Amino acid sequence: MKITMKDIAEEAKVSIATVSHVLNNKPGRVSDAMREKIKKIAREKKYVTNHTARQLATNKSNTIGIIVPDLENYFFASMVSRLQAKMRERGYFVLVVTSNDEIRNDLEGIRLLVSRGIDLLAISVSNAAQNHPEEYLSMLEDLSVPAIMIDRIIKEFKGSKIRFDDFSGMNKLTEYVIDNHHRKIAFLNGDMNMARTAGRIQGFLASMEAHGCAVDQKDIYDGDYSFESGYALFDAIYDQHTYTAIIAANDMMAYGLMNRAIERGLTLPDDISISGYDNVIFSEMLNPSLTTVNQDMNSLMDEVLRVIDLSLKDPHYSENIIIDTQLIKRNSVGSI
Amino acid sequence: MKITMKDIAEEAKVSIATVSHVLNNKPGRVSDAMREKIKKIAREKKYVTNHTARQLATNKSNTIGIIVPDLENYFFASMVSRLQAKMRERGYFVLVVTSNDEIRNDLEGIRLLVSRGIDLLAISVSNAAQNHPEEYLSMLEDLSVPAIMIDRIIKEFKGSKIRFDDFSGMNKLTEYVIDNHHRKIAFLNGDMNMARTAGRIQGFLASMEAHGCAVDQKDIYDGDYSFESGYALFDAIYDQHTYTAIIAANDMMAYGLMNRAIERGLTLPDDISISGYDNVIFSEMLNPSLTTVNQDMNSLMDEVLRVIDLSLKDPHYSENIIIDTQLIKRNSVGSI
DNA sequence: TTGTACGCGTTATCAC
DNA sequence: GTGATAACGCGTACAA
Repeated sequence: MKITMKDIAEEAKVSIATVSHVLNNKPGRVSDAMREKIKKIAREKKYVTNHTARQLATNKSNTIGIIVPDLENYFFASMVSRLQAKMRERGYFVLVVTSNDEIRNDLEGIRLLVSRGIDLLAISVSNAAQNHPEEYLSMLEDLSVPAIMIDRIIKEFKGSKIRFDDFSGMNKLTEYVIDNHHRKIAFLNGDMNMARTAGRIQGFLASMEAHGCAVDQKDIYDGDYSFESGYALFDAIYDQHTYTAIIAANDMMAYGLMNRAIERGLTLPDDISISGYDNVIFSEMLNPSLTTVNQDMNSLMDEVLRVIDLSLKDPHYSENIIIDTQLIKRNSVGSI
Repeated sequence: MKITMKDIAEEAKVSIATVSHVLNNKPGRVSDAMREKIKKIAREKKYVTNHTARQLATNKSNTIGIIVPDLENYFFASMVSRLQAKMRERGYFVLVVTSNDEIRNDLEGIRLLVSRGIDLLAISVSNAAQNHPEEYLSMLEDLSVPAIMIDRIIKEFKGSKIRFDDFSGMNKLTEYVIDNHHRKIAFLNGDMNMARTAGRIQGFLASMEAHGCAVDQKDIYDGDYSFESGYALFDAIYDQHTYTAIIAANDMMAYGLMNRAIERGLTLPDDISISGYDNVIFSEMLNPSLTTVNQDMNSLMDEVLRVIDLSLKDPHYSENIIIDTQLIKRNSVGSI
């Protein structure tokens, strides 16, 4: 049986109002003796406040919702994890919904969260979202709570957007590879349907062009961000015997490339240089360790929390933030 | 402004009761014409049910809560992710709390979830919990909802418990190594404060003894499950020049061992065999690929869901389940 | 076929 | 200092 304020009020022979005041630590009003008595009873009976009822009465949930494509993805798991820890410090609870990268689930998730009464919605949209922004925008617009987009955004969205700078990240990585005297470089591209692919390849192309390195259509290989696609494409790339380096659009494909290279008995980076993007935790543990681009989760969270705090105060607050990345020089890219 | 049933009732010129009936798809009562009219208005006004109010009225939340130590840990992220997907199919929402492996947060999490009104609590307790079971047990006992423990359990807990069989997993792995004619085997142990460490080392010792392989105290090396501890201890182990194999209590430490071995120019598994435990996703991608033990998440989830379904029906249902593991033979363990 | 009225647990306003 | 009581939005038994 659940203990309510009513039970405590009866036991203490006071009104519910008084119990409420005491349990919420409101100053004044009640005598110290009564305060103690009520608190004692609450403790003994193991009273726990019914958040649902409070929410109904106050129309305030002290809860924010977040929708991410996939918790099995370390990036999002880490994001959610930190967000929850930080928001807890602020007295907020975080509701998490995973969309499995399906628009349908994004939209259902929004409904689900809103129906539960959140004070703010954060979302990393599904990859396909950018192709169908209308639904999102109309849905988010007449939401009664502020919304922000993190990492995976929709350009047209008018609320706050926070993301990493793919263009400059890949740009400076490419620059670094070129600085190591590589001229013939293959680019292993990711899935072009994914939100963040375009920025990366453009960063690569811009850097190559800036340094007068020719890039032909056939120097771009189409992977899908998976280990397998890197593994499968290595032979095709390497056996051209024209490249001295391969830049992969993410670490997983770079692993695939390296794995096949080592399997073929090649020496890295002497026979060929390979780089990745994301700085996955294992990248440091490989032999050779992987040169890649890091996206600092702390920087992201700092901005996210700043924007959340502001949005909670002013629901119409809006800001577009692009976060810088760091080039991580390790041993998989060599100088020639 | 939020749309409520009242708004719809006014617009349709009927009572709130009628609107409620229609929106909850209750059979009979209302005329088809009125049904359509009400649904249309709800759609136009973008009505979304106030779950908070419903919960207060029905005392049913269609929500379960889960507490895990850490979402950045793939195992738990995967667990939560699948649980959420499966429970969604059942019309349930999953509230997630991370404890950061601190008892304090476990207990606070329980309070937090209960105050929000969950129909069931699932928890993977903090590692230190087994040392202080009293608090948990008293807290969970007079909880008004059923509770189950997953993976990280407290032995004394009387509700349902579901976990993997560490003993038999490590036992058969050791057996396999011995079958490959290894006799002098070093064991790289994990943190003994962690819930699942004991079972693993016991499985190793039992198998060694069963095959008449001597194990001395100094053949057990104390790691802490981290890559670094494996990396740091490799030299100490290898330079004994007595071992032909090292069994690590998890994959991360095995990575550390392998990394240092390769750095020293050794050939695996010719110079020394190494095995892990957990079958982390990257274990397949290493050179050589890592022989390890897999804990099938699908099997775990099947059992978890079965128990949840039963517990939701009968709050006093209780079962103690131990799930089998699979030996994954790859290339890091060689025959001698 | 539809409406009335009450309860869910809490907060907040006002009265005493 | 303390108590009554009206919201909050919804579900439901009982009337009509």
